[in-house]
Amino acid sequence: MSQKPNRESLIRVAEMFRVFSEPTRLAILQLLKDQPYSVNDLVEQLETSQANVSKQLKTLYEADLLFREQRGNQVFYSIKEKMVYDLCELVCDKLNRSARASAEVFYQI
Amino acid sequence: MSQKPNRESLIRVAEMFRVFSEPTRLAILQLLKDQPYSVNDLVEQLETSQANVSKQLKTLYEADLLFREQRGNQVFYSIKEKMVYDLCELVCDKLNRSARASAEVFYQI
DNA sequence: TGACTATATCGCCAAATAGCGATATTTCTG
DNA sequence: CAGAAATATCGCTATTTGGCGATATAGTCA
Repeated sequence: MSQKPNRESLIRVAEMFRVFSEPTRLAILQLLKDQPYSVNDLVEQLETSQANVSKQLKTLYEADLLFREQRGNQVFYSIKEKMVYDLCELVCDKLNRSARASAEVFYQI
Repeated sequence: MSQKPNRESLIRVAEMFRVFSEPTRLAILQLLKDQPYSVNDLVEQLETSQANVSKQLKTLYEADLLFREQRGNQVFYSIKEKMVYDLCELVCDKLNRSARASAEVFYQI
């Protein structure tokens, strides 16, 4: 995006952002920040079905954000793209700034 | 997201990412990188309807990413959050890395 | 005031998708 | 091989949303 991006590039960028636009997927990424987990490990820590965890893992994997390793009859996922956490931090900082800004309005009354 | 984020925080972060997950909105942000534009200016540069531009501007504005200034019977929008471009750059870099990686596979045949 | 321009909103439709339960597939173990 | 456990996929539904044309609203100017 250093040049004027064409429509096709914008679509690809948008698709990547869409991967991050879902709380369950963000929760998975956050868990994988610490260590790899099997699908079942993740299911136990997330309040959703195994079907859904597998589905969201597939989305993350196909976005090239995760590694996938089969060990016996389990599958372990781990983080491939650390930039994920940079993205989240930028967004969190922004949300905190906005929250503080609107709080200030309140405090100034 | 420095601590274990609760569901509510994840939802807020996901909502912000969702704002970026749409090519028309990304195109608007990219145009506003250079200078402020009126709604009509943007409509002329984007291949979509005025109704849609207004709609996407509303989404961006409500996400606290844009400034809005009325001058006469025109409304000018300008960028409020420069971090937008940091986000896009991180994603673009990642996409370029992935593209290069898959190209290497091809070259190795 | 009325015509004109700029922007926002409304009602609608089509497409995408999170989530679920059920089931298929794969792997290990006996 | 049969059975169990782990994971992936399928069919489905409900919700969201990008996009459009039509219309409403607001500002300017004669």
